[in-house]
Amino acid sequence: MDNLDEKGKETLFNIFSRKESVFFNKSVLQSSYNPEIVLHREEQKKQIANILTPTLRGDKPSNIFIYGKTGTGKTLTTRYTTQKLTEAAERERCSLKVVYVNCKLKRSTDTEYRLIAQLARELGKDVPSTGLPTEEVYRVFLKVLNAQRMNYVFVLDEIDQIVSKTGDNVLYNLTRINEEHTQSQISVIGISNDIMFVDTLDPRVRSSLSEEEVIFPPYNAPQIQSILRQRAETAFNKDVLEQGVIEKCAAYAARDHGDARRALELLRVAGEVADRKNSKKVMIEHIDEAEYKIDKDRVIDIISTQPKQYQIVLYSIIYLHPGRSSGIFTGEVYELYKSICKKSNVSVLTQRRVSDIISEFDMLGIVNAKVISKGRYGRTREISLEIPEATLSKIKTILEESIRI
DNA sequence: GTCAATTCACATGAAAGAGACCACGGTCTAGTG
DNA sequence: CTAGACCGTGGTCTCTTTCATGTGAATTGACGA
Repeated sequence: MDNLDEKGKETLFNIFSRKESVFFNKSVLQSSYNPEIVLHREEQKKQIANILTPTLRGDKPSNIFIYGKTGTGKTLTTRYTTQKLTEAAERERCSLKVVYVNCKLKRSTDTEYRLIAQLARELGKDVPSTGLPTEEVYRVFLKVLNAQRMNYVFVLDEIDQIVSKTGDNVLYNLTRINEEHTQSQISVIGISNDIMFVDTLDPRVRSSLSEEEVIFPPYNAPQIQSILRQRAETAFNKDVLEQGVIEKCAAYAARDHGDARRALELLRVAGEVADRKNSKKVMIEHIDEAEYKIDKDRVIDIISTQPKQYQIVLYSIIYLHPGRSSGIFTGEVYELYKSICKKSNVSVLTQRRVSDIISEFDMLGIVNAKVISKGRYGRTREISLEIPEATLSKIKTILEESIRI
């Protein structure tokens, strides 16, 4: 996907693809990149640092709850601050360990069992990914915790994912470990992009989890601009960005809730587009193309990795779609879905399930499904496609290929 | 014409089953000394 | 005697099905003006 040009290491591939690239170091624009400096988050950095300083004296810091929309730098800032904290701890010779877990990554840590197993693993104790009673995993985890006296800080990114799937049991247990085991002390930093999330928690969990709260407001357009500039400096070669490119990227991102990640992605893809067109500069019109491409790639990616049942449901919707002004109803989709299943020899799911599948597509933003009441004629979902016309035919062929046989 | 009752076609929730996956402990087997 | 193969048990997890309950407005039909 990315032939990062490491200086002096020119594979055959690089020689071909490298000629006239606008990029100098593309990885800077990747979302996994950790910049040296985190811009525009001074306030939050200070807050978090202040809350965490007690650890350096060996005391237990308050639990922190962090929230803000996607791409507002929550993860980055937290990582940055905790990194500095561990460095400081090393200097001061106090025992502190920060463990970072993303609760959503690759579905590997989105249940109670898996989260605890993952935490135990991070602490150096290997735990099977399945097969043990949950209690056993807790036991192992506690044992590791108590192996040596230490202060632990657990950073749980996208914490709302776990709770929405499995309830707040884990958090309750985690926050209570301190009471039972005095050997080591733990504190939790929860990161969420759903602000309403705290309200859904059990009051006991809520009060102990959000002893302190840090809010990350969206970036505004000028802020995004300076972030882009900072990264663009190392990411691109000199003077390849046309006047206004950064401004436009920032404007796009600011339009939907100041998501810096999006802005960076947009800039990166725009660069790729420029490369592909053998353009020496990244022009403004490349951004439009990049935006379209990002959208299209996302949709195609989601759809082609979907299980067959889902694909048939979606195909039914697409099939019914043309020439509809009024939207499509669940019943129609289900009838068509049933007949397609029978024809291609796939087992037929119940309407209940198909209903859920449709609402999953809704959440993915592929269709728009609104529950409406047709009065005497019942209640149903009114479904319409959210896929742009231009992408539609491509998707249709992908689905057709995948469904037949 | 007005108003409450009715009714439809699903939505939405809860519970439970099926099947895949996995670790663990016990038993069996073959190889070794 | 021991290492490794094999098997049954008991656990989690995901995807489904089954059963039950909920729901919002068009329609209906009774009623009064």
